[in-house]
Parts: sequence; structure tokens; C-alpha cells
Amino acid sequence: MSKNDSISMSVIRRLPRYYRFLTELDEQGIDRISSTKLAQIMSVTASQVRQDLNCFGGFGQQGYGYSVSQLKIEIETILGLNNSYKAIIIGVGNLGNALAQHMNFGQLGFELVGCFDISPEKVGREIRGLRIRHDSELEAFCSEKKLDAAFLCIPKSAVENVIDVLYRHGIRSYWNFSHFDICSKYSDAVVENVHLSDNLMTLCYRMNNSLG
Amino acid sequence: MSKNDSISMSVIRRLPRYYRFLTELDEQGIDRISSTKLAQIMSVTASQVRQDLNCFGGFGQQGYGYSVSQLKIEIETILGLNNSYKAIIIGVGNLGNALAQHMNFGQLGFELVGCFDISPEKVGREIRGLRIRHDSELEAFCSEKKLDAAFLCIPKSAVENVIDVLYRHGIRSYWNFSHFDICSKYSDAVVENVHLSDNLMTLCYRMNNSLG
DNA sequence: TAGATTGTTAATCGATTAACAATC
DNA sequence: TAGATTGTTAATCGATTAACAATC
Repeated sequence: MSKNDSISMSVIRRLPRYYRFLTELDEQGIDRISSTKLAQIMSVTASQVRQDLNCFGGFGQQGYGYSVSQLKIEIETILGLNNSYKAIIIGVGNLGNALAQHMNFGQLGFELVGCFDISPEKVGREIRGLRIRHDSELEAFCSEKKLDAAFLCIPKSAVENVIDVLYRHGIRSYWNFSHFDICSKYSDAVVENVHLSDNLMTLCYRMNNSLG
Repeated sequence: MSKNDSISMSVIRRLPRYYRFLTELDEQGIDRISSTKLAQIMSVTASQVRQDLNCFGGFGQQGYGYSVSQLKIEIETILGLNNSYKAIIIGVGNLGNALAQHMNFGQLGFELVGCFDISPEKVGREIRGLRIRHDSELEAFCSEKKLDAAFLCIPKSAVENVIDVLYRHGIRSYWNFSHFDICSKYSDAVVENVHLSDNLMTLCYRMNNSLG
């Protein structure tokens, strides 16, 4: 039973943020940092920093603090950013295209190996050096490559048919920008939802209720 | 002291999800629903549904449940989706462009009234019926229109200068896609961060640590 | 050694769930 | 009226914070 059994999602979702701040400190040439100082920069408590890090191991040294470069690498390893999970984008409309162009998949544990769309105008065009394939090629592509994840940038109504194919080919991990509830259908799927309209509604609520 | 004083962020962030499911039920022509049934559909507990809704008022009726259409409207009002907060997009690269094309701002409490970019190729082009303006016009535009919010789709390094201008012109609400920490600089700003790379890292972590 | 700072346990706080009396 | 289901209080659970002994 290793130490990182059953880390809470609260902790997990904070890891990328630690990673970002440590990367920054590292780039600034800073060697060591205390939990107090790091907490200050990140606007959290020192207790939380120490508790969070200790879920994964004792990376610090009493009386000294943490080595920035070392801690950065530790978190990189914990997150698994050294992986190259084979991923495809389904739907290269505005959003799918933006992700393809914008994200540094290589630094985030992924490798983009395919793009799919149903629009005949898009099929055949290139994006990030990948030829856009028609959805009808999806099944064959899945059989050929051993894919790990799919990034879904299609409307909700189109998701079910697509994930049925993907799931059948063993894909269990999804980055989902639609409102289709993947987990309800496939309970063992690993799903990260990005609900942009939910975010905007939340902003709207908070604007209404912020004093001033 | 109204009932909706100091609702926790946990509750607030769940509101858009209620809204989505209620909209769906409403479109299916379903009139009434019990907390138990709604909870089932949404994969949460009935207790949570009742607790959440009761933060804002007693919308249900004992022995009957909730009126779908009425509850939907209540949440719409709570979220403030009837607003038309004037918003601008800063940066119409792939991401900013995707948001401009993709989001139904009108249904989310906002009205898109301007788009800005520094790239001379982009300036002058149209997007959603709006002429893309150069960043140098930003100051004048802010003075002229009474803006409420800004959607930041520019690199981290460009954010500080831009928000300094926006903040000076009274804009306090930001939808932030960069890693610039707005709240650290302007503590009274209302900020919704969308950190796509953080989401992907989290997915990566969960893939590493999911059994199978 | 003395000072600093961790790792870790204990205390607190907040959020979720359970239970049930009120009531439609 | 009897059955259903809410609104709400109380119990539980989990996450955050505080405290401090261990130790570099």
C-alpha cells in the first residue's frame, strides 16, 4: 500500500497549480523555498502546502524547506507529465481547432495523434501537421493505433455515438467539452469536464452578488 | 438580510448544472419532479438538492415536489441570466475566436460588445458582426462604453498591462484563460479562471492512477 | 548549538448526508 | 384522509488549519 493511495480530488486538483508556481520559481533561478513562503505566493496556508505535499512523500527538509527544482520534478512525476498518452481530438470546429493549436500536449502528458471531423470541407486539411480525418475512419484508426484518450469538441447530441465507438475500442479517458454526461453511461470512464457556459454563468452570478 | 447571503461557492458552482438538467426536463415537457428523482438523474443525493435549493427559497411543495418550469426560471433569476453585462474579448487568437463563435453570451447573462487584438492582420476583420479593434483603441472604447466584464484570451505576459487599463476604467469582472493571477493584484476583482492545461494535467494524473 | 522549518497529529471548520416533523 | 415529499435540524464526514515535537 503506497502512500499515494486515495488522494482526495481536492488535493489532486491543486497539484497543477503547485507545478506552475514551482516552474516559475525555478525559472527565476530560486533554489529553495519554505512552505510559508510558497503559501504566501500562492495565497494559501502553509499547513495546506505541507499537508498536500506529504500525501506523496516527505520532499522537504527540516530547517531548510524544499528544493524548488527537485520538488518541481517530483510533482511532474506525480502528475505523470512524462507520459505520452496517445490522444485524438473529435471535432475541429472553433474550439477543437483552438485546442489543437494552443495546447502544449507534450508537456502535459499527451501526444496528439489524430483529428476527426464530419465536415467535408475540413477533412483533408492539416492541423498541427495532422491530416483531419473523417469520422468514418474513426473505427479503423482506433483499431490500428492504441489510443489512450479522446478530447471531445463536438455538440452534446453527437457525443453518444462517438464515445460508444471509442469505449468499445478500450478508450476510457475523456476530456469533455460537451454537456453529455459520460460517467452516467460509462461509470468506469475517467472524465474531465470543461463546461465553459457553466463558468460564465457562475461569473454572472458572482457579478450580481458582488457588492459595489 | 435576505436568504441568499453568503452562499458557499460549492453551492454556487452547482447552480448551472441544476439549470442545465431542468432545462432539459422542461424541453422534454416534464412538469414536476421530486428531489429524489432529480438527484437520481444528476447523480447526487436528494438531501443535497433540497439543501442547495433551500439556500435561495422554498421552491417546492410538500407532497408534490418541484415545478420544473418554475424552478428553472427561479435558478435563471438567481444566476442572473437575464442580465446583459457588456463584455469584451481581449485576444482573438484561436481561443478567443472560438469563444466568440461558440458561446451563446445572450443566454448566459452577457452581451459581447467588442473584440481586441494586437495583430495587424486581425484588426479590421469581423467576428460575430464585430470589427476587431486594435489594443490601442481599448482605452477610448472603455471610456465610451460602460463595460462590465472582460474575457482574457491573451498570453500571461500580456495580461498585466491590459487589466491595468481595464481596472482603471472600472472593470472588475474577468473570465481569465491565462495563468496570470489577477486576484493577487486586484483583490476586489471577480475572477473566473479557466486553466485548460491544469485540467489536462489532472486528467493525466487520473489516468496514471486509475486501475486497469 | 540555536534557529528554522518540516512532518504529523489534533482541533476546527465547513460541507454533505440522514432523519423526521411539517404539510400539501 | 393517507401518501408523498418538502424544509430543516441534527449527525456525519471530510477538508482545512493550528500546533508542536522531531530534526536538519
